[in-house]
Amino acid sequence: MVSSKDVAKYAGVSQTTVSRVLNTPDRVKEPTYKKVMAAIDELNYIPDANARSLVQQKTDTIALVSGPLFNPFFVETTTSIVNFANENGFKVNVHFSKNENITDTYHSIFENKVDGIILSSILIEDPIFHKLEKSGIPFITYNRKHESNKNFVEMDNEQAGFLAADYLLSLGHETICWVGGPLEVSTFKGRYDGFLRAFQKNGVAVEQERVFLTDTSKEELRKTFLKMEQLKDKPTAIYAATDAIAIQMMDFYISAGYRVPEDISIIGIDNVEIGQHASINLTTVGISSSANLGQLAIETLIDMICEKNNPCIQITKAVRLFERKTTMARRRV
Amino acid sequence: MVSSKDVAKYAGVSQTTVSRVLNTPDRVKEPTYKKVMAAIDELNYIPDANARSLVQQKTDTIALVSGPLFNPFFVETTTSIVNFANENGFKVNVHFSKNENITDTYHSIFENKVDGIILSSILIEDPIFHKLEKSGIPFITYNRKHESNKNFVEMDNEQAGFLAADYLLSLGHETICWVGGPLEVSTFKGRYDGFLRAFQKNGVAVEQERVFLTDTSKEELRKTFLKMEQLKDKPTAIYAATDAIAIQMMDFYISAGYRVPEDISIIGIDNVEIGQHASINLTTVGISSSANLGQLAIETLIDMICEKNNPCIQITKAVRLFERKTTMARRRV
DNA sequence: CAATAAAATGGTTACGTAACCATTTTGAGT
DNA sequence: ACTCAAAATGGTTACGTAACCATTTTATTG
Repeated sequence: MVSSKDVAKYAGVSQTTVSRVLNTPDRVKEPTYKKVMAAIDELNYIPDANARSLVQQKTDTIALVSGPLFNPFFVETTTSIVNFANENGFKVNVHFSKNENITDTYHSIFENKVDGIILSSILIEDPIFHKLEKSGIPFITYNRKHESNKNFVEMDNEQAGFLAADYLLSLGHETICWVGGPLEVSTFKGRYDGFLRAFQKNGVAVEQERVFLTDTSKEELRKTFLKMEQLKDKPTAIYAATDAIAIQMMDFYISAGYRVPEDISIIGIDNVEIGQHASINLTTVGISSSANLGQLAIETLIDMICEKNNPCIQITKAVRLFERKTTMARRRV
Repeated sequence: MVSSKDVAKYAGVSQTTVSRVLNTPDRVKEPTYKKVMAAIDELNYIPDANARSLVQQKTDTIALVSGPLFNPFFVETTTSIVNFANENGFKVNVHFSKNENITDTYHSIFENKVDGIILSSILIEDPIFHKLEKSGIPFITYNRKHESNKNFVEMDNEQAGFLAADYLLSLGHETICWVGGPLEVSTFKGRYDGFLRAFQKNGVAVEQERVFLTDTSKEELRKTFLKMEQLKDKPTAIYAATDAIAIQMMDFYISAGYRVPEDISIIGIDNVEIGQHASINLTTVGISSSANLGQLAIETLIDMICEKNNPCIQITKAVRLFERKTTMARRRV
């Protein structure tokens, strides 16, 4: 590989001067500059970012640990995060969190001495949080938060859960199934708590047999759908804890011959882009403003990296209902 | 930062031995191993991958230059690429190609001395291709290819275009609008050529006023929709060059009160996952097998990196029609 | 127990860069 | 022409690791 030393020799200057030509061209005479640039061109020299990282003790790299892209929510956040980071001179090492590889993932991230970490996959009691704090690397979680209540960007999940459930109840639905994810995740816990609050407020009892905790995979959702079909009292409305779940459940119901919303109402949470498609028109709860949690998180993280101070970030965005076409008043038979 | 030297001092061994404990533990005595591991634990030592890269002259990093995720096709490829690379010990630097930043993107990639590059964004006559060849870094393009006909993984775009157009014609449609992307892109060029061939075969003339070249953005597609509405002969069928375009056009049509397929037939190409959703049910053309172009490309690229030989990869997958619910025979008025 | 091979460990170096300090050159003011 | 500050350039070093070769220790064999 051609190095700055080779360029220096070729141009008849010192390696230091080559470095200066590239980094502080103002501090170099015009003819020297031209000589060196000519040599760089001639030799096809490209500086080595890794070597630079070593001496500068920064990598200009951010690690992203995102939820899977089959959830459209993460499509939008990943886009925002990668683009904004790149525009600000950061490379992004992307990882999609799966339980199997989580140790390897963090191992790789720590070895890379990234300048910052942005992650969605954190559990309420996740031990990795303390490792992150101990590492001293600026980090932020988005969409989910840790029990320590530090460094997160989220929507008001409890309120979102409440709004969604309250809306279904207000439409006259009583046989409502909750389809969500693991309650070890703050997002699902919050949305579930809001669901409970709405039922309590409306004086309706929550039947545990209508609460379905899944890993949000298509396979488990299919099993959930089949289980719901076996209930004595089939639901008249589905409260999906995320739009991704809602959209998947819609697919199962429509494929099975149901009409949405005439035969079954479905509501989600997140207000993802695809839910606004005219063929889907998913009623949902989402952030009131047009803010994107990923965008907020990456902006905050880059601030933390540049300012070198790590304030405690706690951002919870307000939510509202987006009434669309997958819900309607319960039909009295 | 705590280095292997610190660990060595703490454990009373040489830095070389610390390195051996981590990389070739078999070549170290049991008590030494324990001593060193204890020191590593005590000091929270984590090796620096950048320093390792410097001396090993490899980064275990792959650069991905993907099309934007608002195209579901790239959602699927990005998932496959990132996951497969990570599973095989590679980090992935992700970039989403936009015209503004393309120079910076490649600058960053080359500075990082990545072990391989996988990219979708290449034009037929793209000068970057020669830079890539000159760099000596293994690389592969997926979904698109360069005129030099080297190192690509694609579907048979010409045949896909033919099948889609031929199908619409066979349904009796004559007023067909083509909505595609720039013909400097092999994918669109191929699909357009297939479209022409189908028209020729069926003895139908192609009206240039019904050919719409866009940048595939939502904004331009909206303008295209409005233009189509102004045509004297409104189309009875839309041939979208990608599923992403088809799904977007569906949204416009349905929002405007059209029924699909009764009022307008729509066909796409790519066979993306979301197109199979019961609410969308997009008729499309896609790869016959269940292969994923991104997966194929990343497997090939990692092979190239590991084998250190750069054979000329030319993979074109066969395609077939997926008949679903967005197309129907033309209604005679 | 000596000879000797094998195993274990250590010392030094290079990787490519920017920081740092030292030296030379330039130009302004007298 | 002479002084002296400023500008330009050079030399050396550190960053943290693995490769490489050298040395010491251990085990094996006659």
